[in-house]
Amino acid sequence: MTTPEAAAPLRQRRKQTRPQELLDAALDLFVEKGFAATRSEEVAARAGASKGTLYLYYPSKEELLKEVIRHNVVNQIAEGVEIIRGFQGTSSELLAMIIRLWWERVGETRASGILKLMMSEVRNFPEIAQFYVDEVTQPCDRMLGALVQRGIDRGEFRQVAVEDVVHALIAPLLFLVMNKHSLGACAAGAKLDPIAVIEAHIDLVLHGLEPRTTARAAKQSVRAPARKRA
Amino acid sequence: MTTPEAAAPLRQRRKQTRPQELLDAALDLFVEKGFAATRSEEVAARAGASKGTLYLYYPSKEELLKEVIRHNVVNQIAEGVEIIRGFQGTSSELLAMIIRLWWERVGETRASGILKLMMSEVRNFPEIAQFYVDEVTQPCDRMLGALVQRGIDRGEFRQVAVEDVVHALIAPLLFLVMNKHSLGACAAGAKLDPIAVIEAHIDLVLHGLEPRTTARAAKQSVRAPARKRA
DNA sequence: TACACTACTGACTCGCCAGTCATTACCGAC
DNA sequence: GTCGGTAATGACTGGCGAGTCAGTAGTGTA
Repeated sequence: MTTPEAAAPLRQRRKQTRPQELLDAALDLFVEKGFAATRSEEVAARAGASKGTLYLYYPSKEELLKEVIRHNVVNQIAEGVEIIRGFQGTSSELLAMIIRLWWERVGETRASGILKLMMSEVRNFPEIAQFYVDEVTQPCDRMLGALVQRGIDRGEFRQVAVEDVVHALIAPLLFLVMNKHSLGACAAGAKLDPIAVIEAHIDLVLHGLEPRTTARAAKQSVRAPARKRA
Repeated sequence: MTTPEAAAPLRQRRKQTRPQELLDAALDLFVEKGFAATRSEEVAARAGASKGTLYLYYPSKEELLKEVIRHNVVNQIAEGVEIIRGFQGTSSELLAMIIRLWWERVGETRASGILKLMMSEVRNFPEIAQFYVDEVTQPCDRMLGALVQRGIDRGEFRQVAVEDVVHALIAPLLFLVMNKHSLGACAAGAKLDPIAVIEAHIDLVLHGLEPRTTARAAKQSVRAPARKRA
């Protein structure tokens, strides 16, 4: 109205950047509204494109979803493995570091939405489920399992049921992510302070893994009620 | 074909039981497929009714959802509060009991689906979010907070950041429920052993809350890196 | 400036599904 | 039995949204 400007072109050609822009828009919307409730035209609009353009790059809404997941899942594990392999300090330090790092690199970023997306939609797309388990869940479990085992081997941690403890370790991270993308995003009084919860979790868990200072800790049953009823 | 039987009526009148049957069917399907992806006719069919009947009892799909949630959320807290109030033993025993009890009464039952439903759909229904936070999340947090505080007051637990620890306590339960209703329900190798994880969690957490046996535990900072960076 | 090439657009189609309602089947009362 | 009231039905409608495609506008070349 005031300044005529250099007549911003009504259409923009950017073949190179479109795919990424569309994936980002799709991730945001799928996480926010769910896959079925998101209209493909919305995705296009948020990416600054038209519906036709979206279908130029992805053949269907479902393929778009798959690509969103594939694209955001790659490379999330490898670096963790490297860090563990090269680490010199105590297992407690390593565990705390890994947890904080994950939060910083994944939990706090847009990529965390993938987790909610998986939880919410996966039952409608079984192949995606299997892909995710093979590529993310299980490598992640193995990585943390190795870490806990390292602590046990070095005498820094008690004897515990490694596999199950791993899940108890992961749980609060997932909890925070789910909160961030669900209740915490829309209800008053539901927003958590993630850093505080993470630190409480680390504190609790490191104490929980400490061997008893007295000698009796050496060999002690882990399961409380002999694994029945419970 | 073989036995003519007493001609099972093609229509059944059961005004009394319909609402519950419809709610159950709706809960199952909403949890399995998501709200938007579930057709109202499916809900009716699973409840052994026709679509018209569904709309006789619930004015819209969205109202059905709200009723599903309301109906399954009632009375889930009150009994917990009573148990805590009347309990005589140690706080460790109480905490372990509450966790196991919750799993038995909620985690293992169909009602656990409400959790997934909330996580997945809540951002599209903000009033439901607020209702849930007020009626479930916060009472639950307060209840567990009181329990942890009891332990601290009685010298059974260390000084910890009560609110944050509460979330770390809840997380594995939510984790298990989400697993049960998402990856665990459809991908090979993703199914967890809930009882084992719960026992590992309890074990870890009770050790983690134990006061140090030496005197130095008395007053000690809880947050690891003075709450910056992290 | 003119041309050719291609990325982009949005009006259109067509199937699907939430919600309606005229009709039908059940059942208790008499 | 039969009659009246009501629970249940499912064909139907209207609107919405995934996916298409004929046309348009930006871009590089000569």
